[in-house]
Amino acid sequence: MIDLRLLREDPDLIRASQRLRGESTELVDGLLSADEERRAATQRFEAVRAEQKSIGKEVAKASGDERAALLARTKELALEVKAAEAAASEAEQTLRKAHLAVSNVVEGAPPGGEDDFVVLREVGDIPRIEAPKDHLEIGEALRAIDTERGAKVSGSRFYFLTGVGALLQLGMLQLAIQQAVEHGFTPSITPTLVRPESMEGTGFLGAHASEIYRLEADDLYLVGTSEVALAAYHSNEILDLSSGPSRFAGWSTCYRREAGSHGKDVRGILRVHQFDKVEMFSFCKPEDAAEEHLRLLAMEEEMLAKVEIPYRVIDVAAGDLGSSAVRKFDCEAWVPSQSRYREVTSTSNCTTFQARRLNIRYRDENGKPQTAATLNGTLATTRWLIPILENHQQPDGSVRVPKALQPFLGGREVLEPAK
RNA sequence: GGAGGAUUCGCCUAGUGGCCGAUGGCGCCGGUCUUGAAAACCGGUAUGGGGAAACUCAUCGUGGGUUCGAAUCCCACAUCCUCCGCCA
Repeated sequence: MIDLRLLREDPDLIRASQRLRGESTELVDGLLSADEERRAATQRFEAVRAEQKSIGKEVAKASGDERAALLARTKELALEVKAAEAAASEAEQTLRKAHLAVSNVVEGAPPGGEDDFVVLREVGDIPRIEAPKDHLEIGEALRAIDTERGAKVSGSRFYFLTGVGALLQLGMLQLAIQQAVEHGFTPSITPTLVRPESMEGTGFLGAHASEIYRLEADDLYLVGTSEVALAAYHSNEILDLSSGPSRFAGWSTCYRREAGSHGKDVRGILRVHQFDKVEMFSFCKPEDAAEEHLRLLAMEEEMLAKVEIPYRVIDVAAGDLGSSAVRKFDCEAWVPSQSRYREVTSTSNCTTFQARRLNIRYRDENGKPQTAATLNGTLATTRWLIPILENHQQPDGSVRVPKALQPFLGGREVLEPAK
């Protein structure tokens, strides 16, 4: 939810942002009038309520005829109060709906849609590989990835990681956690089933509702990322941010329905229903958010360097941002079998948008509670196995293990195909 | 799955229909005293909405209800604790 004060002071700023995103500016006008109506309705309610209270006090003291007269008046008032309260709470709900409909105010993202991203830099050399095998072919030869049995057991877009595949993933995630700890992040293992409020608060029940698994019998949702649990972790709290941002690295399994992506990226483990991820999450003061965003991006690049894969960093265009984000940087790793870059990390600055919904605050210099800013970013996920296997493949079918991962594979420098 | 108990302002706690936004202690902040500190004493210390302000309204786990009036009575739900059962 955006800051209503900002909306009142500078509605054109919000309209401009909506335009940049390719979203409706009418939503802004709807929100403005809902805001006004709510304040008016609240005031009407408060006026009658105040009268009711003060007369109520007189009733307590009065007696005889005077008391009877007062009681008659209060009886009427009780009805008025009830009606005014109902009107106020309805106005409140209307406002909330309108409030939820407006996306966060874009900050620095390039204009345009999905294809209008700006490449900030390309890092690392693209390997020259004759007729590169794709990750599934390599993974099957190594007995590392088994999608056939994944489909047999659970359906399409499921897989088993076995042997060196399992070790690679565990090593990579462990490496991510180690790095996060070195940088002062609190390592966390988070719930993967959350209540509707948590899902709603992080904004995932909006446009992405169909992406999410829901357990109807228990009214719980399976998270698509540990961001959900990490964001909701501090909901309805006032944090102490006086000594800097509060940083977490959450390790969890993630679940996505991938509804509407039938026939897209069906091979291998690029797009799957279940994967593991280490996600960074920061709570900070709004004025520090842009700097924190760059820090998360730097963390991602540090990890990509450790697994020695070439990548580029893109500044995602306004039209392709999630509704919570004011800016988003993706790192895309080179995938030799596709001769193109594919997204492996994404870091978003949500400023106060998410925290306002979740009611996460901090105390400013004057001790006054203010809404905090939240940011998130990927530190490692199952998908990384794709560029790791493909970029480090060798003509004989073996795969070189990046130095940083070798300790997790019993010191092996090369993974050999199974006979 | 069954039975009981609990939920009040950072923590503990008082409060069974109007004088209660709510007692007291701890903690924290400021002051007096002190060379400094501690102790003692004095004062201040929830959040949100509206308002330039005075101020006002809401909030006692959440949502409903009873009542002129609810922290207090009734109902539902959530969470935590204890016991029994079941599973590991």
